[in-house]
Amino acid sequence: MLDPKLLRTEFDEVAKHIGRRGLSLDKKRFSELEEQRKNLQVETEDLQGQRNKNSKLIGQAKSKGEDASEILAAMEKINQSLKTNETKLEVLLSEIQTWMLELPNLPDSSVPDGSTEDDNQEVRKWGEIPSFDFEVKDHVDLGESLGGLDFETAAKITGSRFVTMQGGIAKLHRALIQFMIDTHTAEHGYEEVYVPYIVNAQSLTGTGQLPKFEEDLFKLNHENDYYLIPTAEVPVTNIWRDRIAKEEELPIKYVCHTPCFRSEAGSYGKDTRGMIRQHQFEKVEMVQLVKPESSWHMLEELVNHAEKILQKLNLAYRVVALCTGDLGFSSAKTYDIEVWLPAQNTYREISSCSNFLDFQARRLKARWKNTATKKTEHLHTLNGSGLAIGRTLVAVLENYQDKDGTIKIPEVLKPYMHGLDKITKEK
RNA sequence: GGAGAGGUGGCAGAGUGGUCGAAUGCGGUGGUCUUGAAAACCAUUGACUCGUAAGGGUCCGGGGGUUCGAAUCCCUCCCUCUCCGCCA
Repeated sequence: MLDPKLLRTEFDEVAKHIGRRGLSLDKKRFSELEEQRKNLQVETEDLQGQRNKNSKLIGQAKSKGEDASEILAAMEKINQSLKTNETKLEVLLSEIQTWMLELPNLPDSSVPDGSTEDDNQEVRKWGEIPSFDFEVKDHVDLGESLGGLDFETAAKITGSRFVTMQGGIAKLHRALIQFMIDTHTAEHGYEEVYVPYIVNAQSLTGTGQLPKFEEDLFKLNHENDYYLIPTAEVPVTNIWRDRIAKEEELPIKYVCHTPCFRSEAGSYGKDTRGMIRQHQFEKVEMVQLVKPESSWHMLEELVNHAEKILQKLNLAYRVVALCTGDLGFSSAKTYDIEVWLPAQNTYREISSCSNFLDFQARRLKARWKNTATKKTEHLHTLNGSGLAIGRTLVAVLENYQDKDGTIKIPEVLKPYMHGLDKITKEK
């Protein structure tokens, strides 16, 4: 959520920044609502003040045994207007609140303008694009012929956009998770956390998935408003909802592996083949809650942490800065990391690292006590995939394939593979 | 699933239908004392919100109700704990 004060005092400036996302703000409507709100609020609070005073007077009078009927008569009037005022104010506040919750974050000035992913800006490249002296197979062909990936069986068990894995590939998949968590905890200073995979609507509102993007989520048929998590970001960031951090606790850096569930509504034609776009996938997520002054620096670090995984796996990648049109709802700036996929002969997104500034923190009421100012202030939140496991598996399969369709195990994963250094056909 | 108990400030823990944003203790902060520290003593210490300010308003698990007035009474939901059952 944007700072309401900023909206009140610098509306045009806010509108200009939001305009870069291709949205226009209705200034007239907002100032009307605000005007009404202000008057109504002042009036209501004044009435409440009168009520409080009179109630005390009544109490005093009664304890002395005096007659209070005059004050009681006055109270009747006050309470009548108070009731109508309070009702009006409540309606107005919820209208303003709804409007505020659907406003996206302001893009940082360093975010390139643009409308589609074609306008994203390449920041850097790393690694050698591998060359093969045979015709490369994609991960579907490789996985299916090795007997380790099975989309049909998953479709039978559930439906489309799911997969089952077996044997060496299943082990490799799990190895990737362990390797990433170990790297981030041992080398990058993250604390490992475990969280629920089902969350309530409040948590999703906190990180910004609700109220606008409900169709992207799997909602449970349960009496409470429960949803499957679309990313670990939701439960992990919400650890700090309604909490105030001490300064010495900062920065807070969590790493967490969870499955992610996405309905992928509106992407029916896209990436229907293979593991690129599934309803269920694993992800290792890095989440940070930091002092405002450090968040831009921390974003750069966060990207580096994600990159480190690809470097250790020796997978070629590039980092791009998302343009205003591609930027997520809650994000002020996002870097995507795209890994090289030989079979597609292109880079594909494997990580997304964002600085949300205080946008999520304001929704979450995630705050810290600033010892210098002695004030309670909003934290800044960041997160990034480190990395998406399914897509990393795809990248390893395709980049580490041999002519005979077997897969070499990357050096850094060998400790996790219990002696296996090559994936061959399952029996 | 059955039976019971309870949710109060950073924590622990009082609380009455009225002057209670709330005793007390711990913790935190500042100070006195001390070479320094501890102890002791004194003071101070919740969050949110409107307002330039003065000064208001809101918050005792969430929501609703009764009342002139609710932390206190009623309803409802959520959560926690104990016992039983079941289970991983």
